[in-house]
Order: sequence, then structure tokens, then C-alpha cells
Amino acid sequence: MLKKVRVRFAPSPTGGLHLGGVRTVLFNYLFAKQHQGDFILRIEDTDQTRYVPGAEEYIFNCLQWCGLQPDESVQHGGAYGPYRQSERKAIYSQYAKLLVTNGQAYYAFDTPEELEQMREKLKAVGSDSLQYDHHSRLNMKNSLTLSSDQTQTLIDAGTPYVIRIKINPGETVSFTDMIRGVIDFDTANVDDKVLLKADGMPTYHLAVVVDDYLMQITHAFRGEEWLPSAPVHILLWKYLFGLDAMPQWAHLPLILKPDGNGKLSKRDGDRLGFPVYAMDWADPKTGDLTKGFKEIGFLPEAFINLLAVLGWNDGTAQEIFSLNELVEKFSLERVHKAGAKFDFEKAKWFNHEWIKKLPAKNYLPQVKAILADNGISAVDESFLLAVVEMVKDRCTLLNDFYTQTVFFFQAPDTIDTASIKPKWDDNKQLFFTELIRTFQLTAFWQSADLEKEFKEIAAVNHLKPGELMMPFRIMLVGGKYGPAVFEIAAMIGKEATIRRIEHGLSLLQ
RNA sequence: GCCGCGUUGGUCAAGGGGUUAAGACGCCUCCCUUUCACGGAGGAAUCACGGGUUCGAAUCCCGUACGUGGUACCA
Repeated sequence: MLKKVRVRFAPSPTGGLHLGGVRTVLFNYLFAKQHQGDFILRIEDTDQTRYVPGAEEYIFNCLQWCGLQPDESVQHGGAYGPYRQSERKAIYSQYAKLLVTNGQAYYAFDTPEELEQMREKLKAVGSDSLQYDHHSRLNMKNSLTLSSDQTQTLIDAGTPYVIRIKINPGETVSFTDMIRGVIDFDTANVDDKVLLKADGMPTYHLAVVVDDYLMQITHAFRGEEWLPSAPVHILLWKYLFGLDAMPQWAHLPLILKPDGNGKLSKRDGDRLGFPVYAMDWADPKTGDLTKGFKEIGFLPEAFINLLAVLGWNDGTAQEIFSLNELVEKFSLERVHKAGAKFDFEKAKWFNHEWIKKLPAKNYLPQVKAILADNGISAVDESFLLAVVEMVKDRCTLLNDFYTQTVFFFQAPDTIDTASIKPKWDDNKQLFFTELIRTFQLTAFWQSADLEKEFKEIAAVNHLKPGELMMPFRIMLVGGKYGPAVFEIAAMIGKEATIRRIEHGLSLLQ
């Protein structure tokens, strides 16, 4: 019988949740759901020095916004907890000690200064490798160079130590990556990574392997930056649990900065003017606020969609996918090997598409909140709904709804008279005064009727309606934008329409 | 430096021995609309380079270049 699929996302709570992180979550989630499996969220907080309060809660909020909820986590519970590595400290040291006992790892007492000296020395002699490895470890202070008595004495004296994996040269470690195929590493090039730190915490290397085993992970997806350390993990699996129990690996391509080269970072977003984090992140230490996709006006549907097709496609021309469609169509085989540059323009296009596609009621609360932030209280929900539905084709970001709908709620503060004045004359002035009189008597305040009346008066005055519509629009809206004029007039009502014409006229005299 | 991974228009990308080398974003032109959008029709723009293999290479092989990741008691 096939094992139940179990995947995991394992962030460290050190700050905002990056685009790439969300995409890793997404691919994990899609794979799990497609196979009726479980998606686990594990908090990798083994680095005490980088711990940031609030970051963990923030990660959960982001996932909630994205609609990618874990099945097991510190918040959701589960049978494989605790799901926070700092709470599993005791487990890791057992395995580290076991490796030492089996001769697959060893104690090392070198101080940071000594390690630095080692690298300097290696650099000085022009060595290819500056690593702590099968070669350099012979000159260092560890249980391989020290006698067992000396080692024990140091430990008993409370000398700080780490446990390092002992990698022997002359072996080829290979594994099959679900995206990249077979990958080989020569152990001669692999260094003796620290497994257990001096503070008793495991490093990532030990922790992933132990936890993936204990949590019964079947498929492990992570960013490509982990590929070089894969041989360490494979060897650990081999030593500790056997290769048969090892999950299948998939190393996801990186998301690169749009210009220049390199991994996309928060700084690139700041520099180029777009978000990199899923949601606003306020650094508790500096107080700096970094904008998120949510707050800048993205729909979660669009955010998920654009992330999914960054490095993956279904082989057809389809680009717009709902989460359900993604669950159905996603396949790791179609994930790209190469990194993809992030294009914010395209990202916005996805949002625009989703705003058009979704019924206005789906994001009405968000729009309402945006209006409220700008001092507009849209009390009449059905009115708001109609207005939003009317203008959504011209909104790329949710925030655009403010400029596209303000004029439905209040008369424009300033109107673009400069665009009217050059062609303004007495005939037009007359036309609008007449229009006011007619409108005052209009019984059925509907766009078609208004348009008819408007054109009739124009005809009587020997004026082209086209020349009059722009001034009319500017009086109602304030500028040259917005939906059809008569629709707007119909929407805001007779009184407001007349008042805005009167006001416009007064400014043009 | 060493090790790993990668390379189809500006960007995301389909295609994987014979194609006019899809499609999308962006850009440009036109139509629709006497606004801005939406929608529609077009356009410019691509197989990193060099060698092979082959009747035929974007596609297979080998080099090179370039990019990228790692080379931490960070993940």
C-alpha cells in the first residue's frame, strides 16, 4: 500500500513572508491536496539569535489570507507535534549522539576565531576549498584528532562543542530530484557540516532530516538554494533512518529580481516600488513597515495565480487558474528548472483579470474599507455593489476603486476646467442652463432617457453632442475618466447632477 | 577559487530532430468608445556562442561563455 502523502513547509520566523516562500507553500499545498495528503507547517526556530517575535503569527495570517491552510501545525494541532523545533531540542541531540557513537559524526571544539584562522590559512596556501572537511579537520581540535580521554576531559570541563557530520571522500552521493532528475555529488567536495550547535540546538541539516522522518514526510519541496547541501541530508538519512524512508525531493527554481541578477529580495521591492512580502510586515525592532501584496490591493486569488505560473504552466495557453483548478492541474514535472525574473507589471495584470472575473460582492468589504480609509462611508451596500460592478473593468489594484468611485459619493473637490475652457462659449453655457431646466422636469431618471434629452437639446441648439459630453463628464466626475456619463448621472441622481452642473457653470463663467 | 544548478523575444513561456518557433505581459498602430478602461484586429522583437552527429539541429553530444545558488555554530 502506498504511504499517505505528507508534505511540509518549514519557515523560520525571522521576518516577512517572501513571495518565494508563498510559492513553496503553494506547491506543497497543491501537491498535498491533489494526492489527498496532508500539508504540515513546521516552525524552524533553531536560531535563537534571529528569532523575531510576531513573525510566527504573521506567517499564519499570510497563509490564511492566501487560503492555504495547513492540516497540521502549532495552531492546527496534529499527531506529530510539537511543530516548533525549539520545543523538540532534546530529540535532536539524541540523534546527534547516536551518530557520534556510530562514528558518523564527531565532537569539535574549535572556537569561531580558530575557524576563521583555518580559513585564512587555507586561503593563503591557495586551497580550492575553505571548508571544514576531511582534509582540514585533521588540523583542528576535534574528537578525531584528540584522544578519547582528551575529548572526554574537555567535555567534562564544560568546553563548548559542536557535533559535525564526518564525511569521507571517495563516495558519490546521488539522488533523483523530481524536477531536475539525477544529481550526483562527490563526497570529496562536501564539508563536515555542523549538526548540533554549541547551544544544544540542531542546525537545519539535522533538524530537517530528523523531523521529516518523525513527521513521516513523503515529499520534500524547498528552494533551489538547498541543493548544494542535499548530499549532507541524504547521508544523514542513510545513517539514521535508511534511504528507503527518505522523502522524494524537489528543489524549486528561484524567483529572481526583475532587473540585474540575483535572488529577489525585500530591498529590490523597496528599490523598484513593489511588494515582495505577502502582507504588510512591521519590523518590531526598527519599526519599519514593509508593504505587502494584500495591502497594496491584491486579491488572494490573483496572488496565488501569479505565483503558480511563475515557474509552472499546464502546457496550454491558459494563464488564469483558480486554486481548485491548480489543485487539479498542477504537476511537478511541468515545473521549470530555471529561475524566473519577477515581473510586477504582469503581476498587476493577473490582479486586473481577477477583479474583472470575480463578482463585485466577493471583494466588496475590501473596497468598502478602502473607501472608509479615504473618508467615504458607503452605507448603502446595494448602491456600492452597483457602482463597483460598473467600474471594475478599469481597476487594476483594489485601491483604484477609490478614484474610480469617489465621484459617486461626493462632488469632486476640484474639476478640470482647464480642459473645458479653451472651447467654452455662450452657446454651451446656454445649453447647460437649458439642460438643467429640462432635467428638473425629468420624471424617469434613467440613463437612456437622460441621453435622449441631452441630445435633443443639443440638436435644438445646433450643437454636436460630442462637444458637450466632455464638459458634462468633467462637471460630474472632475476629470476625463470613469464609465459612461449618463450612467453616472443616473446613478448619482437628479439633485446631485443638477448641482454639479450648476457648480461647473459657476466656475466657467 | 571550488562544487551544484541553469540558459527560447525586454519579461513569463509552449515546443524537444523537419513548425511561418504557440500564447501571455509590456511597447506601438488601428477599430470600438466623442472620456478612461474593457473588448477586437494588427505590428516590432527570440532559440547564448563554437564545434560536432545528421539529408536536416532551438531540439542530441562535447566544449566555451554567461547567469545563479552554495561554500556559516543562518535558514
